[in-house]
Amino acid sequence: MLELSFLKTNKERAIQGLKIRNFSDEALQVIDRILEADETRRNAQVELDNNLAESKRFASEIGALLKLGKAAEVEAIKSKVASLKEQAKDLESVMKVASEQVEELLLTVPNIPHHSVPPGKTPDDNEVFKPWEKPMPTLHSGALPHWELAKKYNIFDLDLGVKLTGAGFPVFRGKGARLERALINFFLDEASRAGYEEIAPPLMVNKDSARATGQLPDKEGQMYYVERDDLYLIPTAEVPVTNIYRDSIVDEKDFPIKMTAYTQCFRREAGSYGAHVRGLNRVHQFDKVEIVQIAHPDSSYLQLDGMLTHVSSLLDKLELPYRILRLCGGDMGFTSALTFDFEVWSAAQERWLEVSSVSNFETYQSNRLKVRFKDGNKTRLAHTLNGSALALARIVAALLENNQTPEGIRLPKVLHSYTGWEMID
RNA sequence: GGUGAGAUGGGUGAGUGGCUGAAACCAACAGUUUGCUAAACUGUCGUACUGGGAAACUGGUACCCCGGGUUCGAAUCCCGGUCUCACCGCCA
Repeated sequence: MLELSFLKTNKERAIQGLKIRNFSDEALQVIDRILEADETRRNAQVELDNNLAESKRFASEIGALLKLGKAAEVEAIKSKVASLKEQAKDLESVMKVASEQVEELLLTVPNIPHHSVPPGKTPDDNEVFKPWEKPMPTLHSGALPHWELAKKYNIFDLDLGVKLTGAGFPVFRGKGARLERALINFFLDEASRAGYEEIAPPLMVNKDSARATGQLPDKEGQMYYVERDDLYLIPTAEVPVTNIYRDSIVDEKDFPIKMTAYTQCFRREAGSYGAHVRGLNRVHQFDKVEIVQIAHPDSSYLQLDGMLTHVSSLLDKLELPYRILRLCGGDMGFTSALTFDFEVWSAAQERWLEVSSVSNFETYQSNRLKVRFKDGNKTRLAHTLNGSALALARIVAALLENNQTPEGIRLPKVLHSYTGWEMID
């Protein structure tokens, strides 16, 4: 959620930013409506505060009079208070309606893009920030997509998942399961080495947490919900990990706070099936190692660079061809100010697969989370950032496809000590 | 799941209707003293919204787990909920 104070003082910048997100002139009117509702709220609050202050004065006057035994004078004051209370009730409801309206409207406004975000409407308009400049892998004839390789080498089984659970729940087995575990350990080790504290969070969260990181209300349909206990299965570790610092004022000396977590992620992903989502390309349950940072506003973009470097180094070590995209205004997530996507080349499918999305949310998330720090005697919102490092399913898909040979699948050197073997055959 | 106790500021903990946004102590921060550290002393020391002010600062309101209620007045009384602790039951 945007800071109201930002809209008040930087209305022009907000409008320019929303234009990058392809807001029409009509849609932009939401800004004025927010400011109007806020003014109504403030006026009501000032009046209400004065009203309450007066009631309080009368109340203590009554106390003093009773002590002096002047009960007769009390009754007159009581009736004054009663009429104040009547007015207060009205003011309270005006204020409540207005502040709900502000909140409601504010929730419909996405984050203001960073000035480097390119204009554009679709993924085709994304900027290739760092292309892949080395040669692409070439496959032998008869190379297979990963879902065929999975069958051939018994790596994972989606049909079995259907039997146990339903579509989109892969069952990894044998060397596939081991590869999964190897990647998790590799990613966590690398993140620890880069200074991220390892967290093992709950896989279910309550409404407060889901709201604070922005999954509620707009992405409710994406999450699995356990009605009986009023809990949501996490769609990403970002939710529990970022919420660790919800409602807190952190010491400026602790910036940047860097955390990493491996979790399974659960996504309902309603309504998208077809050729592009075969195999592991899109599943309801997948493994992911996430990196999260809470940073000082002055250095959050420096930290974002650091996260890009970290993710790049993972892909370098895995010897996978990848490129980095700077997302355009139309493709960027609702809550993000700047997002870089990492895409890995999937040689058999001959397409780029998104394996990581690294974003700076600036204060958009922390405004909900209330993660703050002291800047002199002012309390300010911190910046939050996160990124995948990395999402496993698609990495597995690319590793399988790109490294297949007639003899079997050769894994990159860096994984050998984690798997205990070099080939899937 | 059952029974009992409890929830107050960063921590411990006082407070059972007005003088309490909240004692005291500890921690933290700033200063004085000291050759340095420590000790001692002095001061500061919650959050949100909001009025005034360029700012330093200052006025108001709300918040003592959450939501209702009683009352002129609630941290304090009443109702509902959540959570924590202890014991029992069950259990990886």
